[in-house]
Amino acid sequence: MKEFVPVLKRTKLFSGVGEDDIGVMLSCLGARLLFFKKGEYVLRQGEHLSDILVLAEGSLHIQKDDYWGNRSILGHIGIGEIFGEAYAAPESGMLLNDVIALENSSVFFFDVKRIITTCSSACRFHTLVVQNLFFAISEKNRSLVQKLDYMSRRTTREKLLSYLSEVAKKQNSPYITIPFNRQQLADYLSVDRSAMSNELCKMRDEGLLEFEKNRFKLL
Amino acid sequence: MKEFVPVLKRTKLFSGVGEDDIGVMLSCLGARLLFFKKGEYVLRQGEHLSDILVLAEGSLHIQKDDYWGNRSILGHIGIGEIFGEAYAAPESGMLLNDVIALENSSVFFFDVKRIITTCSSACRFHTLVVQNLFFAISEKNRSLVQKLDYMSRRTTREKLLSYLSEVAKKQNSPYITIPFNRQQLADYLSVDRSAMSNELCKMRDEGLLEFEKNRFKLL
DNA sequence: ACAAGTCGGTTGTATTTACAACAGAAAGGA
DNA sequence: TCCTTTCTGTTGTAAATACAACCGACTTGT
Repeated sequence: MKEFVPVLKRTKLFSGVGEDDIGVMLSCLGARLLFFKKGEYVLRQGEHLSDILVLAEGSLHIQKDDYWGNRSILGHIGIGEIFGEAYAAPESGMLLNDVIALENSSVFFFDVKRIITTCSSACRFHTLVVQNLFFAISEKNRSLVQKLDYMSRRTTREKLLSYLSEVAKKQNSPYITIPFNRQQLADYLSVDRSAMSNELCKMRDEGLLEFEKNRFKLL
Repeated sequence: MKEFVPVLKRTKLFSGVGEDDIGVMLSCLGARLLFFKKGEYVLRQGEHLSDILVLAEGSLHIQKDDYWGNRSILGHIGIGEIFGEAYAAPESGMLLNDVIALENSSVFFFDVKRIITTCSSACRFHTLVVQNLFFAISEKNRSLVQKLDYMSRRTTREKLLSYLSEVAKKQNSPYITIPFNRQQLADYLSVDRSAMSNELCKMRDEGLLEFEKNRFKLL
C-alpha cells in the first residue's frame, strides 16, 4: 500500500499533505487497497457504498447499461481521481452506475465516516483532508454541470464541438487526446456512433479539426 | 434575518442544529440576507463566487442562454435549498450559469471560507454544519447524475418518462406537480417545446399518463 | 501466419426532432 | 370589461438522428 503514497500525494484529496503524514493517515483512515483485473466491476449499479474511492493505478469508466444493451458512459476516471464520493453519504440511495476497470487497476477505499469525523489523535492534516474533499466534490459537481452542457446541445456536431473545445481548454492546447474510442465517445455524448463518425469526417472536410484515432487537433 | 431561522432549521445545511444555535451561527458565519425581485438575476454567468447560498423565500431557476436566445434550464431551486456551493471553492472558475428569481425571493449568503474553517469560539455545531454541507453537495451531485440520466435518453418520450417517474419516486405518489411550465420543461429536458407537447398528448392518448397544466398523474 | 475479433468509416432508409406558424384558452393589466 | 400577453396544443415541412448492414484496416491470440 505504501508504494502508492507518491500517487496519493498528487491527488486532490491529499493535496498539501506530506508523504510521511499520508502514510500515517492511511492507517488512521483505515484505508484498504483493492486490485481489479481489466474488465472487472469495481462497483455495481444497485450496491450501497460507504467509502470514498481513489484510483491508484489503471483507468476506469463510470457507465450504465440498460435492458436493451444500450450503454451510457458518465465519465472516465484517471489515476489520482476520486470517485464514489456522492454515494458515500449515509442517506444516499444505491449506486446508479457501474464502475468498470478498463485495464488492471488498483483502488483505495476510504471509509467516509472516518474522513468526515475528525479524530483527536495524530492526524494533524485531517481538517485539511476534509476541506480537500469538499473542493474535490465541488470540482466533480462542476464537471457534471459541464457535461450537462454538452448533453443539452441539440445536434451531434454541437455536442462534439463543445466537448472537444472544453477538453482543449482543460489541456490548454489545440492538440488533445481523449480517453475514449469512437463507440465510447458516442456513448459518452449519447449519440449514434455511425452518425457521429460521419459528422466528425464532415467537420474534418470543412477544416474544423483533424484527428487520428483518439488524438484530435482543433483548428 | 432572524425571521428566517425556522426556515434555515429545516434545511440540509442546518439539519440537527437548534434555532438558538442557528441564530448564533448567523453572525459567526457572517451571513448576509439579500432580497431579489421577480425576474432579477441572483447570480450571473461569468461572475466569481465565494459564498454558499440558501434560498429563504421564493423560487429560482438555474439556467443559461446562448447567443441565439436558446435557453437551457439546469434546475429549479425551492425554499431551503442550497446552491452555488460548487463554485464557492477557491480554485473554481467562473459561474457557468445564471440564477434568476422566478418570484420575489430572499437569499442567504454564507462565506464558504468561514464555513469550512472551523472557528474556535462558541459554534458547537460548526463541525456538524461542515458535514451537512458535504452531504448536501453529495446530494446535489447525485441529482446532477440523475439529470444526466434523463438527458442521455435518445427520444423525447424517454426523457419525459424518466423525468416524470423520477419525480413521482421522489414525491412518493403518482400524482405529481412539477416546477415548470411546458416551455420550461422543454428547456430543462433540452427538447423542442412543440414536439414535447405533441408527445405528451400522444402519451395521454395511449393511457400512459394524465395531466393538467403542471400537474401530472402517472398510470 | 492465420483466424477471429475490434475499430472506424460509409451508405441508405425509417424514425424522430427541430422549426415555424397558427389558433384557442387562460391569465394579467388597465 | 376589454385588450394584451402568455401558455398550450396542432400541423406540415425540413433537417437531423437512429438503426442496420457492410467493408477494409488493424489487433490480438494461437
